[in-house]
Amino acid sequence: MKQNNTVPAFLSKLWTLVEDHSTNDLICWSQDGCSFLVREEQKFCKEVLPLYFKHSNMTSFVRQLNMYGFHKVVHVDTGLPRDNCQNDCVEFQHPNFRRSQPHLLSLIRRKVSVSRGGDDGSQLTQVLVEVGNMKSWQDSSEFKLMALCRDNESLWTELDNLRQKQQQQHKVIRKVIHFIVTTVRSSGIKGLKRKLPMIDRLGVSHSAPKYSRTISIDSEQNPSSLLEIPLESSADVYSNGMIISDITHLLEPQPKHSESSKDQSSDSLSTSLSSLLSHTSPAVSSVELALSLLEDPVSQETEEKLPERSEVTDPLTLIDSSLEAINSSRPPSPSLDFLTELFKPGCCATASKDSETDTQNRKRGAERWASTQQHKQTVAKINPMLQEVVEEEEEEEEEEEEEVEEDGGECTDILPSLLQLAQEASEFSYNPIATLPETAFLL
Amino acid sequence: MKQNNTVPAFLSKLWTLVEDHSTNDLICWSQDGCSFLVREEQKFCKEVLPLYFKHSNMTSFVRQLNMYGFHKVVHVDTGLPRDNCQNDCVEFQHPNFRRSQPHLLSLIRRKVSVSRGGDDGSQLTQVLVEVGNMKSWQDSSEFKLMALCRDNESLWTELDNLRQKQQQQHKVIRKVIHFIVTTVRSSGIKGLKRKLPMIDRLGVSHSAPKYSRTISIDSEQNPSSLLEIPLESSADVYSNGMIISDITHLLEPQPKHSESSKDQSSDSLSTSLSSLLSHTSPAVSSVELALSLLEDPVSQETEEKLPERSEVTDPLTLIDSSLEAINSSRPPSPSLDFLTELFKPGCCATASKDSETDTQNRKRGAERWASTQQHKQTVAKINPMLQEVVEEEEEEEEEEEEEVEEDGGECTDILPSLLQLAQEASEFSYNPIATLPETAFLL
Amino acid sequence: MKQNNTVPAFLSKLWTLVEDHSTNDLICWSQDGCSFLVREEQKFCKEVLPLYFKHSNMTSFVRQLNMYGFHKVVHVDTGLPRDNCQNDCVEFQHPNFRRSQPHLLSLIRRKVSVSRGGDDGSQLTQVLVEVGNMKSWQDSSEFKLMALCRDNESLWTELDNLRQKQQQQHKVIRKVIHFIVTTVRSSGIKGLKRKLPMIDRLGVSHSAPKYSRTISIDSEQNPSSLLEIPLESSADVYSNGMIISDITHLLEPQPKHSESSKDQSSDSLSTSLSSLLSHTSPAVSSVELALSLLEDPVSQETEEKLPERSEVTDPLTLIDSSLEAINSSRPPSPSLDFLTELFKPGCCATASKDSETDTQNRKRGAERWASTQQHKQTVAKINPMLQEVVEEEEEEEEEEEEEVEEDGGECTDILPSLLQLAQEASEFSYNPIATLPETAFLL
DNA sequence: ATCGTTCTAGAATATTCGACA
DNA sequence: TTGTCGAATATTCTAGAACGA
Repeated sequence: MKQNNTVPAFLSKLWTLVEDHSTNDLICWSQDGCSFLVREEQKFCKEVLPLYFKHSNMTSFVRQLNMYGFHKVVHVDTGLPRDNCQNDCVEFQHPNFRRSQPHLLSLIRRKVSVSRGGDDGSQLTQVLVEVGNMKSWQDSSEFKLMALCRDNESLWTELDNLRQKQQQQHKVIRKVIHFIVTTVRSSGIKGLKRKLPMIDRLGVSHSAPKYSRTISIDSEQNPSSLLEIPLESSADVYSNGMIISDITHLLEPQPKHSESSKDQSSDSLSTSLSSLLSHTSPAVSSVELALSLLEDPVSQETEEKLPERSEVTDPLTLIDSSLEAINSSRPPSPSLDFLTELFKPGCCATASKDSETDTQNRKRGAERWASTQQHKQTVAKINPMLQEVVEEEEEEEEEEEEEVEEDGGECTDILPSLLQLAQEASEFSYNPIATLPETAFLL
Repeated sequence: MKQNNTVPAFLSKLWTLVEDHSTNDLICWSQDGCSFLVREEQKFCKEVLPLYFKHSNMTSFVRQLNMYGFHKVVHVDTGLPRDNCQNDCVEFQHPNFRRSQPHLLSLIRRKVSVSRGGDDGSQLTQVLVEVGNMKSWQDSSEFKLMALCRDNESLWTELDNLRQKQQQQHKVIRKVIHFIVTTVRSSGIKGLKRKLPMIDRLGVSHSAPKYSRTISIDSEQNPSSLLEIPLESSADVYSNGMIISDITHLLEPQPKHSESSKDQSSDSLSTSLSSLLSHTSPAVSSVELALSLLEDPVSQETEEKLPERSEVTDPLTLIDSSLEAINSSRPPSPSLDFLTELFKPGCCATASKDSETDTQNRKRGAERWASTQQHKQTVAKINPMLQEVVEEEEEEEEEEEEEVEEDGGECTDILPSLLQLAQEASEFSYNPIATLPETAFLL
Repeated sequence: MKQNNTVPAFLSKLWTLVEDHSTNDLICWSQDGCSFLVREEQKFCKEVLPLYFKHSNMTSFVRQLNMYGFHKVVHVDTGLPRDNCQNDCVEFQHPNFRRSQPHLLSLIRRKVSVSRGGDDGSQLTQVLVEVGNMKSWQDSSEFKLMALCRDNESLWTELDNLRQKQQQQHKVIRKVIHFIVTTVRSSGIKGLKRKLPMIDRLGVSHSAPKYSRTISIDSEQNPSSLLEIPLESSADVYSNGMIISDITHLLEPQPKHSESSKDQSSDSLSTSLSSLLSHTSPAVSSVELALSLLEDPVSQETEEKLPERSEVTDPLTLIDSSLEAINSSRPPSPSLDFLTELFKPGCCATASKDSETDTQNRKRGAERWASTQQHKQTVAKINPMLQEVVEEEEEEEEEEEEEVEEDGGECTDILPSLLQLAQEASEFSYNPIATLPETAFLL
C-alpha cells in the first residue's frame, strides 16, 4: 500500500556507494558479498559521505543503517589493542543487502517508531510486549514441533518399508539356500561322489558318514568352536524371554569402553581362526573357511545351551525362530544422565514443571515398554504356527535324508556345509511388526 | 524477543581462549573436557587476558565467569602448602561448557539482576522474573528443536543409505537366482535326469512333463493360488504410473487396525499351508513348501490381471520392473507452503526479515523437490533400457526352454521351482529415491 | 548515602583531560571556561582517549558525557561547507563543569535508568494470566520435545538394527555365492563337462582353457569392459585410507551434477550390452547377460588401478574389503548453511550472530564427522584381520584351481561368471556401527 | 507524511569494587 | 578465607525523538 515500489534514497545511495569501485578502498563489499566494510572511518566520513549525503558524520550514517535494520558485525577481537588489523574497520550487514542482488533492496523497510501508548507504566508495557513476542514464538515452535512429528512419522514409515523389504529378501535368500541344499543333496548323489569329500577338511566329517553326528561331537569337544556358534545363536529362539539388554550392549558400540571389548572380540575371532588354520591340514578348502567366517562375534557371547535336536534341525526352523530372537526394542536412553541437567537449569523453569515432566516421561516410557511387550507377544503368537509347519517339514527332511543315505551315503559330505550355510542364514532376523512413532499423538 | 542465537562475546572469547593451543600452558581444558584450568594466574592475567579483554584482572575474569554461571571447582587439597601441583591452578566449570561441544555455548545464560525497581509491586517483579525465565526456556527449546531437525536429516540420510544398499543386495540376489536357474537348467540336462523328478512332490508335475503347462493350469483353476501371486505382483510393472498410495497402505501397518489384519493374514497363510500339506501326497518335498512360503500376503491383495505371457516371463523382467513399480518417494512435505509463514512471526522481528526468510524457505523446498524429480527421471530413464535388454533375453529364454525340452523333457521338472523362486524375488523392491526430511527447512 | 564523596572516574578523567595543557591542541577549555572543545576528533580518539579510557571511540566518550548530563553546544554554522573553522570541532557543556571550579564536579550526577517503576493492577493481572498460560504451554512443549527425542533415539536404534541385519544378509549372500562357486567348480568337473561350455558365449573363454588368463586378457584389451569393473571396484580394498568422499559421490545421487554422469554411465552400460547382444552368436545364454547386468554404473566411475593379483583374487576378499569401502557416513548437511539464517536473526538479531551460528553449525558437523571417523577407524582395525584369513584362503583357492584344471580343464569355463558374480556381490556394503543421535543429550 | 540529520537515551554486556556467608 | 554476588560504572550497539526538507 504505502511502499509501492520505490526504494528509499538512503538504500539506493548506499548500494551505489558500496558498488562504486572507485571507493573500494574506503567502502566495499565483504568477501562473501553479504556485508560491506568501511575502512578508514575518518577518511570515509570526510571524503565519501558528503558525496552522497548532506553530512559527513559517521554517526548519522550508522543511524540510518540501524534505522533500516542493518547491524554491525562484531569481530572477535573487539576492544583489543589498536595495532591489529581490525583497526578502523567497521562492518555492517543486512540479510537483504547482498552483492549482485539489488532486487532485494525493496524488501528492506525503514523502522517506524511505534511510540507506545505511554499511558501506563512503561514497565508493564514492556512486559506486555515481551509476552506478545513469546506468544508468536510459541506459534512458531508449535509449528516446528508438528513438522518434526510428521517427519518422524515418515521416518518410521520408511523404516518399516525397508524392514519389510529386507524381510522379503530374507525369505528369498532362505529359499535359495534351501533350494541349493535340496538340489545339491539330490544331484550330489550321482555326480559328486568322489569329489566332494575332498572339499571338507575342517575336521567336521573327514570319515564320519553322518554329518549330524559329527557336528554334535565337535561341539562337545570344543564348546567355543566356530561351528557351534550359529547353533547357539539359534538356540535363543527357545528362550522366549527378553534378551534386549544383551543385544543392545552387544550391538551398540559404546563410545568409550566398548572399543576395547570390540577389538578383543575381533581379536579372539581372528585368533581362533588363525589357530584353526595353523593346525589343520594344508589342504583345507575355502568352503569351510568361508563358512566358519560366518560365525558372528555377537553370537559368540551368548551362553545358551545347545539343544540336542538342533543338530538335525532344518535350517528353515532356525531362520524362522530367530525372527523373534533378535529384537530391536531397546530400553530408552540408558546413559543420558548428565543430559537431563540441560532441562534443569535450563533454564530456570519452575521446579514444579520439572517434576511433572519427569513423571510424565516415566509414565510415557512405561507405556512404550508395554507396547513393546505386546509386540513381542504378537510375534510369539505367530511363530509357533510357523514352527509347527516347519517341524512337519523337518521330519520329512529327515526322511529324505534317510532316503538319500540309502541311495548313496558317501555323497552326504557336502551336507554339513550346506546345513551350516542355512543355519548361518538364521543369524539375521527381523522385527516384522512395524513400530509406530510415539510422537504420532502429537499430530 | 531477543532470541538471537548470538553467543555473548565473553563466551566466544573464553572458548577460543581455552581451545587455543598456544596458551595451553596457561589455560586449557581439563583432562575430561568438562572444565578448564588456569595455571600461573599472574602470567595468565598479564599475558593472555589483555589479548581478549579490556583488562588484565583475574577478578574481572572470574566475575564474568560467575555472571555466566560458571563455578570454581574446589580441589581436595585446597588450602594445602604451596608446593603441591594445585599451586597457582584454578579450575572453573559449567555444564554447558564442554570440550568439542561448542554448540552448547548458546545454552549458557548470563545472569540478570531483576532487583531494580526496588519496592514496587511485588507481583510485577515476579512477572518479570518469570518472563525472563521463559525467555531462557525459549532459547533452550529453540536449540533443541534445531538439534532435532539436524538429527532427522541425518536419519533420512542414513535411511537412504540403507535403501541403496538394500537395492544393491536385491540386484545381487537376482543375479544369483538367475544364475542358478540357468545353470541348473543347463546342467540338469546332463546330470540330473533321473534324480530330479524325485524332488518334485507338490503335485505340480508328478506326471506332467512340462512345468509351464502345469503352472498355467493351476493358476486358471485357482486365481488366488499361491503360485500365481508373484505374477500378479509383478504385473505392476506394466503400469508405470505412481502407485505410492497403493503401496503405502499395503506396506504400512496401520497403528490400530493392522494388528488384526496381520494376524489374519498370518492365519490364512498357515491355514493354506496346512491345507496344502494335508491334501498333498505325503512325499511332498520341502522344496515346494519353502517356495510356496514365499508367497507374500501383501502381494495377495493386488488385483491386477495376470498377463498371458507371464507364465514364461523371465524372472529378471519381473524383478527389474518392480524396481520402479513400488516407489516410495514421497512428494516432500506437500503441506509446507503455509508452514513457512510460521517463521514469519517467528520472531517477531521486523517485517523485512520475515519476508526474506519466507523466500528462502520456498527456494529451499523448490530446490529439494527439483533434485528429487531429477533423480526420479534418471531412474525412469535407466529402467526402460534394462527392460529392453531383459526382454530380448526373455525371448532367448524361451528358445532355450524349447531346446531343453527337446534335449530331455524329464529334467525340466526343476524349472518351475526355480522360476518361481526368481519371480518371488521380484516381490520386494526399493525406493531408490532419497526422500529428504520435511524438517530440513527448520535448520 | 551511597555516593559518599567520590567523584566518578569519568568526571575526574574528563577534568584532568581538559586541564592537561599537553593536549590542548586536541581538547581544551572554551574561551569562557564554561565548556570544552574537541578539535581533530579523529586524532583525539586515537591518541588521547586510550590514555584515559579503555576505548578509543568518540561515541563512547559522548555517551558518557550524555550520561552525566553534558550537552553538545550547537554552532550556528552547523551543516555548512567544510572549509570553515568549525571543521572537526565539537563542544560540550555542563553547568557544573567549569574551568577552575573542580569542586562543582561532585554535583554532577550520573543518570540512572528509572524507566521501570510504574505499578498498576488492571493489566498486571492480565499479564499474569498470560504468563501462566505460556508456562503450561511450555510444559506441553517440553514434553513433546522429550518425546521427539526419544522417538529419534528409537529411530536410530531401528536404523542400526536394520543395518546390522542387512550386514548379516550380506554375509549370507556372500557365502551362498562362494558356495556356488566352489560347488560348481567341483561338481562341474564331473557332471557339466560337455554342457557348460555352451553356456559361455560372452567371448570370455571360448577356447581358452584357463579362465583367469582369459579375464586378464580381456581386461587388458578393454579397460572399460564389463568384466573388469568389479575388479576395479574391489581394488579399493588395498587402499585402507579414507575413500568416503569417493564413495559418497558414487552412491549418492547428486542433485545437480551427477545426474548427467549417471545417465552417461547408464547409457554406456546399455550400449555395451546392446552391442554385445548384437554381435554375439544368437545362442548367447542368459547367464552372461545376467552377470553382465551386475556391473554397476556406480562402480564404473572408480578410477583405481587394478592390482595384478586381483585377477585371481578370491571373491570373499573382494566382498570383505568392500565392507569398508562403501560407507554411508556423509558429511552432514553440506548445503544447509544458508538455512541457519532462518533461526538467526530471527529477526532482529545482531549481525554477529550470523557468523557465529554458522561457525557453530560447521563445528557441530565436524564433531559428528569426527565421531564417524573414529567409527571408521574401528572398522578398519577389524577388517585387516579378516583380510589376512581371506588371503590365506585365497592361496588355497589357487591351489584348488590347479587341481581342478588338472582334473578337467574344459569345465572351468563357468568359473569366470561365478567369480564375477561374487565380485559384484562386493558392490554393496554396510555401516556396521550404530550412529547415535545427536539429540540424545536432550533427553 | 516520509525521509534525513542530529542529539540523546535505551539496553545489554563488560569492568571494577566491595559485601556477605 | 574464599567463592559468589550486588551494585556501580564503563563500553558498545541500537533506538527514540526533535526538527527540517
